[in-house]
Amino acid sequence: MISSQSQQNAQHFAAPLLKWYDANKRDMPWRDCGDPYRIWVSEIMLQQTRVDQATPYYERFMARFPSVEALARADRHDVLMAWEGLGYYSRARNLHAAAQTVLEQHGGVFPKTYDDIRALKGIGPYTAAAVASIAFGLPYAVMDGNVIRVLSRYAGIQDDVRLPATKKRIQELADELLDRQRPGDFNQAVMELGATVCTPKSPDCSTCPLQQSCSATLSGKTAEIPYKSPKQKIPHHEIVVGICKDENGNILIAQRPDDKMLGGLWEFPGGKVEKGETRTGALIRELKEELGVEIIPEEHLIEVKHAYTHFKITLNAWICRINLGQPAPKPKASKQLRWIKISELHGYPFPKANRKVTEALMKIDV
DNA sequence: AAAACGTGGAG
DNA sequence: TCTCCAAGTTT
Repeated sequence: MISSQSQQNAQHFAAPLLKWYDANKRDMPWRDCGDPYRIWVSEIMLQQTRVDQATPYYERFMARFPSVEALARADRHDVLMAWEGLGYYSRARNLHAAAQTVLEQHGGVFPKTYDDIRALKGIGPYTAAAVASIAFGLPYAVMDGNVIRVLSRYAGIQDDVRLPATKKRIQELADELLDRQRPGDFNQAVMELGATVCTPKSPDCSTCPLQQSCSATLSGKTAEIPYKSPKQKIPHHEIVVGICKDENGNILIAQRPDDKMLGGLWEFPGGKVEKGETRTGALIRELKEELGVEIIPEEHLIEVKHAYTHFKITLNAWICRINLGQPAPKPKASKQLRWIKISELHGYPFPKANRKVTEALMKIDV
C-alpha cells in the first residue's frame, strides 16, 4: 500500500521532475550504458569537479583502462599519470586500490549491493548511492551539492548546510522523495536540475518544473537558501624549490609520500620560506634538510602563483648545483629521488604548480 | 566535528 | 583580482 505522503511526493516532486528530466537530458553516455565500472569511474572523477573538466579525463582513462581488471593490474604510476591535473589525487589512489579489491575479493565483478559498494576505498555515501541506483536500479537517494541546494530551497530549509545535522535532514528528505521506480533517473534529475536551473546564483525559476511547490521560490528566498556559514580565510605561503642539475644535465626530482597532499606525485624539492629568511636562504636550508646536501642557487627560473583548497602559494624556482664534495642526495622527506633528463619530465605525474616549472624548464632547454 | 584534500571556470 | 564553488571522502 502506498502512503498518502509518498503520493504527495510523487505528485509534487518526482513526477514533474522526471518529466522535465526526460525532456532536457544531457547526453552522458557513461551513465546510460549500465556498466557499473564506467559509472563508478565517472562518479569518482566528477566528485568536486565539473562535467566539462572531467570528460576528457574520463575518455582517456577508459581508453587506457577499459575494465576493472585492466585498472587493477595497471601500475600506480600510470594511473596517476592519467589523473594528473584532475586534483584530489587520493581519488586515483583509492580507485586503483578498490579495483584490486574488486578483482581479488569479488572475482573481478563489481559488487551489486549498497553495502559491498560502500565498503570499497574512496566510495562514500554519495558514490555508493549513485552507482547502486544508476547501475543497478537500487532505491538509494544521493546527496551532493546539487541535492543540498535543490532540496533546501524546495523545503525552505534555512539552517546552515555546512552542519552535519542539516545534511542529515536533507538526506532523509531525499530518501522520502526518491522515486522508487526510477531511482537512478531521479537522482540524476535532481543533480541535473541543480546544475542547470536551480543554480547557486540567479536560479532560473521560471523554467523550473518545481516552481509551483518550491518553498524558496514562493517566499522569494532563493538568494538566502541554502545558507552557508562563512568560512575562514586561507593562508598564503611563500615556497621555494630547487632544480638540481648535475654535470650531465640531469635534474633531480622527488616523489611525495603517499599519505600526504599530492601523494605519489613528483616535484622539485623545496619548502616554505620562514620569517626572517631570504628566499635563497630558505632554499639552501630546505634542500639541506630534504636531500642532505649543500646547494648553490645559480639561476632564478620562474615564479608561479597557485591556489589550493586551503592555502595559496607563491612558488619560486631556482636552477641549482650541488656543492663539490657533497654526498649523494638522500630522500629524507620524500618517497624516492630520481635523476632524469629534462626530456623525461613529461613521463612523470606532477602537480599543477610544479608542472608550470617543468614547462619553463623545457622551454629554456630547447 | 572539523580539517585536509586540487583544479579550473564563472561572476 | 578575488571569491565561490563542482556529481565528496577520509581522518
